[in-house]
Amino acid sequence: MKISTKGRYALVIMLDLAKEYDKGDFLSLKEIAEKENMSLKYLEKLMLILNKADFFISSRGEKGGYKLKYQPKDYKIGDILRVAEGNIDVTDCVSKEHICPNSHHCQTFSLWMELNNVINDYLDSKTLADYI
Amino acid sequence: MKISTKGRYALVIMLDLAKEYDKGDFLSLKEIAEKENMSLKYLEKLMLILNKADFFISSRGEKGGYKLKYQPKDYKIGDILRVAEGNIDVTDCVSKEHICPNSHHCQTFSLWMELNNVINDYLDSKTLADYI
DNA sequence: GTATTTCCTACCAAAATGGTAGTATAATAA
DNA sequence: TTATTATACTACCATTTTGGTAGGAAATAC
Repeated sequence: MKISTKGRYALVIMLDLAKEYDKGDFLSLKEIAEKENMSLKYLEKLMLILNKADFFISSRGEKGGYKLKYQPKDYKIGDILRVAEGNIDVTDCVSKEHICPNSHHCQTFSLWMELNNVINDYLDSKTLADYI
Repeated sequence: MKISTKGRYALVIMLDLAKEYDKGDFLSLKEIAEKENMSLKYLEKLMLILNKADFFISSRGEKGGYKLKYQPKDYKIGDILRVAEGNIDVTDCVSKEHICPNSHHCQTFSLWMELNNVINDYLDSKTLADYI
């Protein structure tokens, strides 16, 4: 049930960018890595994933970096984690059909489904703006 | 964020035993393994963990097996998962002090703490009796 | 005493995780 | 135009976790 480093780092990065949103400047990974004590190389790789999700505007070269494309309130925590972690479902059976041959008479399915909803509803009720 | 096989199997086993509770008979792992299509050897190892938690009465030999020590309503789903999985906290920082040097000025801590509470409150609000 | 079943330890292969290295490409400052 | 800086992308790699097997010892029913 752990949130992995990917998800945890993603949220920290997004919050750092959210704090810069009003200024409008680009924030470089180097700055984030130093401030947050993270590996720059690992951040680069994580950013590749996040950047595919239309989260940022990016610019290379000096004074380059990233900034949020939309307002902090437009980023649901759930969306960020789903992108960073790939998916955050508690079991495969709640999202993928036919993954379990037992699913039609499984007594635990409803529990996982409900738990998954509880988690996702909570995470989708919060945005970056709530944690700035 | 996945519940591992340990946790999923544990719940299935506990529900099978819960269904037998009124009868009072022992249910063997062999029977459970066959019914649920699980590896007997893996179940034995999992049972070692669960048995440490005062969940069962067990008996060796023919007609032996396991039965629940208490009524199904006395087993919270959260307790079962915590025993099976070791712990189900979404991050280490929510339960272990000083695991993160940043914790005192971390902007994501409250999110993980709240998420952890949402999950544990839900799982502790349900018992085996709800899924028989 | 034999079959059965729990109890316990030691292994093991595959996958996931967290991280590094190197290179190409784009933007800026000089 | 050239040097510098920062993103974009691919390929590796070591460690840990996960899911599972093997083999015995001890207890119980018949």
